[in-house]
Amino acid sequence: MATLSDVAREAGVSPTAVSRYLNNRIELPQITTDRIDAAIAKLDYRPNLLAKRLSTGKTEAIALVTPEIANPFFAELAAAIEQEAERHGYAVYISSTRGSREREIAAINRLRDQHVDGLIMMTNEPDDGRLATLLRKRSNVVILDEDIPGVDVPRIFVENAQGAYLATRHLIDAGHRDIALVSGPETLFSVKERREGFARAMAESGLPIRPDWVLLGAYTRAFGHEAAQRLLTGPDRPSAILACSDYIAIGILEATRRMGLSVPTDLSLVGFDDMPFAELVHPALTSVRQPIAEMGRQAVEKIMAMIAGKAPPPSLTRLPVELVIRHSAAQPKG
Amino acid sequence: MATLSDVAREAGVSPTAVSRYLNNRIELPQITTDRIDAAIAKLDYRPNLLAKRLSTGKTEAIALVTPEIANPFFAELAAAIEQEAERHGYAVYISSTRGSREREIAAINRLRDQHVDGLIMMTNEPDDGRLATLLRKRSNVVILDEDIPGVDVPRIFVENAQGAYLATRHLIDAGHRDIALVSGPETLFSVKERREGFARAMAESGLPIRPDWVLLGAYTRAFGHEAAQRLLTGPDRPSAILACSDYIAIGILEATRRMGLSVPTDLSLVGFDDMPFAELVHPALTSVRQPIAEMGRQAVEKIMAMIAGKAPPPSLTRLPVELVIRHSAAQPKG
DNA sequence: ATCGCTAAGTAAACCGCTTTACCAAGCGAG
DNA sequence: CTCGCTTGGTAAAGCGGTTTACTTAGCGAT
Repeated sequence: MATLSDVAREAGVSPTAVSRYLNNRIELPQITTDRIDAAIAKLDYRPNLLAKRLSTGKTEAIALVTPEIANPFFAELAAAIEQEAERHGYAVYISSTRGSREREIAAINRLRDQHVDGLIMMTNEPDDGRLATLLRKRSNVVILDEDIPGVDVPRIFVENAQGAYLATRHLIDAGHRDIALVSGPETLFSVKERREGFARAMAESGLPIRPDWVLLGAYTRAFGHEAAQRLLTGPDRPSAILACSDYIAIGILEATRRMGLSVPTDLSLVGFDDMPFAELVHPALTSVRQPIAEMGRQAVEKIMAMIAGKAPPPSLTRLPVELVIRHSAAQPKG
Repeated sequence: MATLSDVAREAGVSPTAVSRYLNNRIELPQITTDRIDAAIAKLDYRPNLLAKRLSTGKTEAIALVTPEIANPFFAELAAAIEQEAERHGYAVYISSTRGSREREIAAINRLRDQHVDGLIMMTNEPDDGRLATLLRKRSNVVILDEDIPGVDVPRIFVENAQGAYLATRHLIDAGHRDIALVSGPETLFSVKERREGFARAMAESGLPIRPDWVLLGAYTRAFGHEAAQRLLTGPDRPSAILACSDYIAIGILEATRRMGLSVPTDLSLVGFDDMPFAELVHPALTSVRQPIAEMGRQAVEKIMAMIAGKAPPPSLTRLPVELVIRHSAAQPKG
């Protein structure tokens, strides 16, 4: 492979001149640039990025730490981030931590050694402080989707409370009064926020919230299944459930099917996230859609601004959500 | 950050000694290694990978080119690859090409400049020769899932024909004789193979294949929808369809719903890929499962062997598939 | 007493690019 | 005529490792 020096020799100038020319750090007369261009073309010169990186300390790569790349939500987010980063000429290192704190920590440490220029951090487990400590030492970090408290960096979240509010209102407007909430781990940021939105909608309509109808556990299908069993056995049961994740909603759907109940006739159900499968299940799931592509876009934009040195004030961006109405919610029976 | 020289000075030895010690290229008495270890600990030394890479020309990173990371099939594959690569201490650069040949080419070229040590290539469009030409120039390449003819590298595919055969047999065994095939683009490798498996099963049972019941188009929901409309209007229609992708199957499912037909009562349906949503739709989709994790594992294993210099003979690995029986196929009516 | 060998290192070049100085020629102004 | 500025460059020192080729001390054998 031809090097910068080869090009310089061929063009009859110094390597410095070629380097500076290629990086727009010098103005040269056209006669010289023509010679350099010709040399580059002739030798099929490609800059050695490895050398460039060592020399500049920049890698033109960002890292993405995600809980689970096989989860369609995070996969779509990763796709959006990859796409936006590519536009800026940046490569993306993706680490899938599979929900393990150890792997999250290992990933962040590895990324330090890889000298990536920025880090987009996602987690779905409440932090015990270890992530925060680690992230505080790194620069050019953006926290996405779920909070990690105690780190002074830009964050990008969706309007969790508003989403839950819209979903709950949708149920109330359909005539429901006995509404249960099934959500993720209690200490998780998004869980708290969605719960608040739920509470606000209920309060606004003067509806009571029954503590035994608020089930917090995990954003998983299994928990949805379990929660449905707990909520729907016995005569005294809700006529509608707000599931704060489509995975939970699917679990509930399965359980109802097994129990011989029909959605939405016997039970109305609204999910959250609008996963790709939400419209594929039967009945198609009414769900709160998050602007995934926009989240990815803004995360990359923030990172790029930080890399460029325009450190944005540690900001909090809220992206709007939208209720996608399908067929899993209807009027209550009777 | 402390450098190798800092460590050497602190330990009272030369940088060479430290470098060789850390890379196991020298045997030193314990008294010396203790001093070096102490210096490393004291200075919290971490090797600068950028420098190491320039020096050695190796990056300890592999690249993954995938058609669409937001597609659960490829996302799962990416997750498996990432996991296995991490075990070997390798990072993974993921490029999502969104089905564009231009982006595939750009990704491969970018990766050359990134000096990645290996490349796992996936595509879902038949190659016009451009990919092959480009890939022939690169080393340590593995082709995964879908063929790119004319490149002399290890390939890893699943038993496409066997999968289609199993699925078709399943339908025949249930009593079907009027079976249609809906699949992807005609020239695609997997499409050909699955078609062969279908043909073999039909021939074995002495069943004719009606050319107008073999619809080749795209592995997409839209094409499934379109194909169902073509196949199911009019009185003379198949009692079962083999859809060579779950996306196609979903499209067919939608179309039948819209047409007032019921699966599996009026139409039996078998999909291919066993996507995560296959068991979520109603009726749950009988589908051919591919060993995604194993595909990823083997791809990384092959790459690692090539990087280590044990160039394996350009080989063809076939991984077995499995029919997952759910509820979308039953006996024909009447 | 010396030869040869091993153990325990080291000096210096190199990977390919960037960047900080620095310089020389030409030219217009005073 | 010469001072200072602009234009068009250059030499050389990094960046932080790896690697090749070499050295030196010590020791056992002859």
